[in-house]
Amino acid sequence: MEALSINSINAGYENRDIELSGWIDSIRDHGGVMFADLRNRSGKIQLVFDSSGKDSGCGGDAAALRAEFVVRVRGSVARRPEDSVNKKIPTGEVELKVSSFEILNGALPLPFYPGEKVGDEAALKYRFLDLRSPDMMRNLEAVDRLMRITREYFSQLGFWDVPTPMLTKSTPEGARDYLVPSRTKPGSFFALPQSPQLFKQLLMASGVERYYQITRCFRDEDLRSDRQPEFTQIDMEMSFAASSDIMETVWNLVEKIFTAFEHKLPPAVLMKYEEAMASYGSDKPDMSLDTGLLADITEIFRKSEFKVFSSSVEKGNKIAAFLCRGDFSRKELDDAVEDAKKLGAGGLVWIKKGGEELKCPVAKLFSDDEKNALKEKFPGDGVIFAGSTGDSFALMGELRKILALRRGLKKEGFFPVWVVEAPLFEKNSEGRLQAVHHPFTAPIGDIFSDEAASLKSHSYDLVINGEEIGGGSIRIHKAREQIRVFELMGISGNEYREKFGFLLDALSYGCPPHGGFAFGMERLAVKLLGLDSIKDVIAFPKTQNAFCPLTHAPDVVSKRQLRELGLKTADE
RNA sequence: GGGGCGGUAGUUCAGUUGGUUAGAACGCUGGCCUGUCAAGCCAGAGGUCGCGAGUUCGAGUCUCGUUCGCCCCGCCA
Repeated sequence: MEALSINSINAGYENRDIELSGWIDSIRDHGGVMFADLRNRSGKIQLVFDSSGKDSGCGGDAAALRAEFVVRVRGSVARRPEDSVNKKIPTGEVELKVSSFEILNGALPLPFYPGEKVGDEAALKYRFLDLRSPDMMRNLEAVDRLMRITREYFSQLGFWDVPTPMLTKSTPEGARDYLVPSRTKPGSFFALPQSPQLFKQLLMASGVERYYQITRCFRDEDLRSDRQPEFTQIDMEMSFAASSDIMETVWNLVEKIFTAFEHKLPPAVLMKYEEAMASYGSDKPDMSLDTGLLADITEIFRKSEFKVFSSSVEKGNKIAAFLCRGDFSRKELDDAVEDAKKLGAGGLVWIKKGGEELKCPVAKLFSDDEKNALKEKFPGDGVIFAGSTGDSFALMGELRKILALRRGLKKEGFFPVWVVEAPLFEKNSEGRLQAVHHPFTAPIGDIFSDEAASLKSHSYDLVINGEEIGGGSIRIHKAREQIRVFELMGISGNEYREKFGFLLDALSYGCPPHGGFAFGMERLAVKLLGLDSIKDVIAFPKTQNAFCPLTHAPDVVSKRQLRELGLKTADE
């Protein structure tokens, strides 16, 4: 049977007899005549039930209909009287004169009606009702479209969709794993994958050459509006490819997707990690903020009379500053100081700059040289904000973002940037080397040299408006280099053989050079749709406590289930 | 682990300085109604004020604890 799209019904269908199925959306009963809307995912059309017997005899039965009843209706399409055309809906020029209908299922009065404004608690408990709203339908359709475009794209380029295990091995570092106890090996656990990273590298060693997958990943960490415990990754890996090959492949897909969603996407800026940190205080620079970049003014104040700066510099701190254009009231300046303190700064220095004038409460402590250097560093008028405590660049970068947003300096549109060549390692709080991306990222330069700890990496992250859409790298494909990285990170031979032995084996028996990329699918969808929360593009998301109010998962299980798994709960 | 905001009718919310019987809108139920489309008009039903303790003659309101939801920091290679 032909499935008729409701929104495609127009005056051209006049006098045609059609049959439609869907939900009763809203009822307007005038006694003699009753109107209702029929809604399904393809749109909404007005139904007319006439009890006068002029059109049919079913008008009386229609009084039994209630909102959200599921019905099949038959009737003829009629043009509406001129003065009752509804411009708010695509089918507003026509209506369906119902000649007969059947109730496929009734519905109790609902906790809320599709499209009604409702809190998360109720919305998630009755998610199937929430999803009925046109907005949520649109979001689900968008995700489907996004995934279909992706599949078609990779498929055409000869990438194979190779599913990888959901039950796999826990790996050290990274996020906390979701664990699944084994029945056949009591006391042992699978982990759900945080990503298919290692398996896709194994597929390269297998000779698959071009792999992609749209797959679930699991990370047991605290939630945010852009983070769910399970999320979807668009994952790809290529053999014999350089960074530029992968970036190009990824970029072409991104362009295709943005175009399909009717968005303009300017070419991506290419930026080294170092520059991102120096100018934005972040590895996720937000290029949509129309305000001054960070500058290092440490040298200007190294020997200053202004002790707040000079003594901080003496302790090894850097002074980061930026100019925000526009006038700031005293209140706005005080607020900015408060913001800086909330971010963890000891304080914040502001200097009003208008023409040749520099005004601030401590201006008299600045020497002429210092003032001139500042004027040179920050051309234009506005307010210079400077901070010297803690990680001053990260902190001032964050403040820059806050002020720019508050003052409406965010530009419309999308501003993509490739952030490349992140350091291979950083020192963690214990002073040990830790991978900035992941330990399988290929270094730029000689990993066996004395400078190994400060090497950069063949990495590339795609950032749009300050949000990481995805990231990737060229991988290490030689076992001895991989071992060297583990050793630099202080992982013992026993440990890396136990945890990553299979990877080292794969790299030892003829693994081609390879690299890849992974997108956060939901984050991308949120961007494309202009939404705020990743929950809006996931059909059945979890609350911030990683709980599902709909199914009540996670939940306790029977003693018997636990016994079979060789498990006891802590309170037993 | 920490910070912030919130939980009152099915839903979204109001509720004063602690004081009589806790309100509104929408929804729901019944009635009226032949052109509405957020239909309208009339009538009605509907509340463990998240939960537990405390202060008080008296707690939706104050205190403590707890739980749930949202946002953020930590965390998320």
